[in-house]
Amino acid sequence: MVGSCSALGRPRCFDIDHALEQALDVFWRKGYDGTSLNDLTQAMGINKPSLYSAFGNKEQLFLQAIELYEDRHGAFFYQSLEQPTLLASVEYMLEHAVTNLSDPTQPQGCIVVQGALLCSDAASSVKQALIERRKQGGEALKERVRLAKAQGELRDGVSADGLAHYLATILQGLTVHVTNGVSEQELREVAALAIETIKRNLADE
Amino acid sequence: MVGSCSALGRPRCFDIDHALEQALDVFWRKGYDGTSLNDLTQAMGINKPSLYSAFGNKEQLFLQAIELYEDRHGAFFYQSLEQPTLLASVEYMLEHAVTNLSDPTQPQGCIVVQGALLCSDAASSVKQALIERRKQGGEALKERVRLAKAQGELRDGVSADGLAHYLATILQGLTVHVTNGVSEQELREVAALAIETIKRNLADE
DNA sequence: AAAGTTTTATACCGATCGGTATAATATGGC
DNA sequence: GCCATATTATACCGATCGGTATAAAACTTT
Repeated sequence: MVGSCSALGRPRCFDIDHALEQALDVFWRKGYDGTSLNDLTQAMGINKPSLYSAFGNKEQLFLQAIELYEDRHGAFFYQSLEQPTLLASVEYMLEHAVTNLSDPTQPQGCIVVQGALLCSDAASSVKQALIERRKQGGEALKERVRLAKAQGELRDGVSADGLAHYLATILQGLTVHVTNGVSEQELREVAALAIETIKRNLADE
Repeated sequence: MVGSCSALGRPRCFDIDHALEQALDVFWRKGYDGTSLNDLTQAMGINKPSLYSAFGNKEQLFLQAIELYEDRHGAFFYQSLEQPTLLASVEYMLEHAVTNLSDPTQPQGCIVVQGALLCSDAASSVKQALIERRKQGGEALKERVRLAKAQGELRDGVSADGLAHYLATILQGLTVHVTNGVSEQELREVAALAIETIKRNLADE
């Protein structure tokens, strides 16, 4: 049984959570197609049968790594949506996005965006899974802006969905732009211009 | 001799430009790591020795495909920089970017952004080459905005480099966002908001 | 201590990877 | 026709791909 935790039998010699962290790190740096099983087993400090017994296969391991990523590095996004106003949400979102993207201890960019943007036929289901995650985030963002619209935060005639698409584009753009060697301060200038744009479309400005 | 076009010897049976177009199409859809030599030879309608004799190897073929891409599909970017005003440049740039990205006859997105965003160690030099292309485009954009600044088009206190980074982020964001199944009209709304942002930072508004 | 269970390490699987040696084939020059 | 040259098609190279069979090792239960 995969993932079993019975007390019987020889005990597992490695920490499954730590191994998953290492797998995430490799996938995050090399992408799905660019990561080999040797890359994974070496980074995780285990051998292939242990990997398959604990995580299923390469694709399932990747999807579990993505879950870990969203819990640990993507949580700020959904937290931002819970801020009381749209402006507070956007400021929170962009502040944390820029800080995360500029963290020198992490691989550059967002793995949900970059992990399988283009890929082999064999990886197309993984690519589709990441697209679904991005669409899900985009929908949550739309809901947040629609709420602001319903609460009268937006100027008349402003499209809530348009603003949501704009913000998604900025976020995804930042994730690519940081890979060009752009500094945290330069990312912050971009974020400030995006916040300006939001402010310009608020009702009370 | 690679790429020779002597009249001697057996004549080449395929059109080298057409073969390169097919190679670009495959790399554009699958990325560098995701594309195999079998994918390439099949799409190009030639066999491996012909590919190696005409194009060098996989990496050199990719770089030649990128050149073709920039000439054919990226030309609008450098053309936009030659428009008389910054506003005209940005309008031209975003109009053509959205139109290109929404073309259903082309693979989605920009291969310079997506072709090797994350990759295996073996592909790292290709990844670096694409980063250099993006930085080069970013520098040209900076120069354009600095020119506008020098010509008094921008409001006092506005950072030309900040605006350039902002525009680069929008362009790169659009390229990712279209892969989420977003419509041309939705992309146009994003472009309109970005143009608003530029207008807001012009001197005469 | 013996039996039952699970993980370990090793060695291996067929398939595919990027790349090439070999030899047949098709041309121009003589 | 014959030679030199260049491209063709085929078959092959060692290495690596994702994945697994096998059996030794380490534990709990009885």
